[in-house]
Amino acid sequence: MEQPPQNEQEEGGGGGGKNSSGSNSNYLCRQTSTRWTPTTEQIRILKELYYNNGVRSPTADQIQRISARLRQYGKIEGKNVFYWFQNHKARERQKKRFTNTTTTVASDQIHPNICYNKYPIINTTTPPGVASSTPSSSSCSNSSTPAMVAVGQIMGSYGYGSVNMEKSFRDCTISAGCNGGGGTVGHNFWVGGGAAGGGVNPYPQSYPFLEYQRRINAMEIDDE
Amino acid sequence: MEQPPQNEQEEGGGGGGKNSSGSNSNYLCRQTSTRWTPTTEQIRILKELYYNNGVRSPTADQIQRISARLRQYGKIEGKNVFYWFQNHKARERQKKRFTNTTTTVASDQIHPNICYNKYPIINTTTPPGVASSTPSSSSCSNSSTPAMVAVGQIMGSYGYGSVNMEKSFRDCTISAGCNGGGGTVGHNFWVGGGAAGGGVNPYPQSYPFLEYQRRINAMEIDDE
DNA sequence: ACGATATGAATGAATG
DNA sequence: CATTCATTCATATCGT
Repeated sequence: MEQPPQNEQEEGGGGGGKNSSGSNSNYLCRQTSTRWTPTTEQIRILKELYYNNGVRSPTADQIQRISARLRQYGKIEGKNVFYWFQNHKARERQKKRFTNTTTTVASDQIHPNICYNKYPIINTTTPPGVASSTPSSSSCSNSSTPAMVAVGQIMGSYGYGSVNMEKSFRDCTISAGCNGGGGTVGHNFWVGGGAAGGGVNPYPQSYPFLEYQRRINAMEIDDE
Repeated sequence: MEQPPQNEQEEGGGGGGKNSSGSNSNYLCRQTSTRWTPTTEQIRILKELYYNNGVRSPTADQIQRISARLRQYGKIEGKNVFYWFQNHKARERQKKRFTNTTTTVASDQIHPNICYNKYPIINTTTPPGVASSTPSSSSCSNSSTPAMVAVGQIMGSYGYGSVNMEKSFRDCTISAGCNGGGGTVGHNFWVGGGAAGGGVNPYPQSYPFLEYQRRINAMEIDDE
């Protein structure tokens, strides 16, 4: 999996000053350690939320709380949390695509997503005091998988270390040209740009914005 | 996507020089960019419109003109302009959401008060046309900058600047301070994260947050 | 030191 | 307008 982040940066209650961030002791006026370097505690919590609770895309409200909570362990901002979830989700998905690619095709979904849900939040006979409201995110449907990973504290021991993982692999091929009037590749309203090769716009309009586009236009804007 | 991802972008009439897209450096054999990579000039103009003129959601005809104008500096389509404004606006608001939503519902909409200042990031000198060797500047590979573009032209010529000036005339005081010819055009949303180095807990906290992860799902209703 | 990988950050493009 | 996905850039970190 990812390499276990072993060094602790500023953490502990109340956080600390600037993160030392290792790198170079001396930080010039350059980019003061630009990016956020999560502490192990922060990561642990984030992962718990992600895997244990199925939090995938926390709402703004949740992000605030999460970041507020995590701030105890080090400097953190809302955007960090936001990005973390975004990235984590994206990468997980990305990796997964490579692991079981090539197949797909007919069978829609062979394996359910890895969704480590120790407790199916959404169910479980409604624990006392908590209304079983459906989580807003709920990207993972699975719920009663016995093969749960003992996340929780254990995970904190070695950071992360579960789930399978593939090396990042980029393909330089693909680019199945979807052009020239083949199948519908989706919606491409904005075709008329002109600069591009295809100058035909099959769709008169499909977007609120385009409704206006067809009008006015008093002076012809030179196009390409 | 649709249009043939030509690597070369046609010049729109002698205005600017070769548009060496900011991102450049096709990391890989990525000949199919598919997505619009705004040039520094384009970004600059867009920001100019956004901040200095309060353009937030340009109308279709405006979009057409803007894109037509920007085409001088590189390939661009109407949708790019449209999306740009949409995104820029959305992210600006999003940033605000993450930093203070505090369900307390009080005064959060009053003064956006955008404060573009984060770390002592460089950006001080802003020599004309010279990128200040900032490690993070990625959009500045232009060695032969065309020249200072007369941004004002756009509005003056077409005179749509005042049209929607009325619309949003709130926080357009700041001038984005985009350096004139390159360098980081990035804007720092997400600023007021607070706790940066302070280690103070700005929020009264005590949410039913991590105590029981599942709680987070009930936050919606449960709230604080 | 480098190169590879992991991952934070940014943003274009879409969708609801 | 809000949210989300995908792709890419930038950089911290680790391995050799």
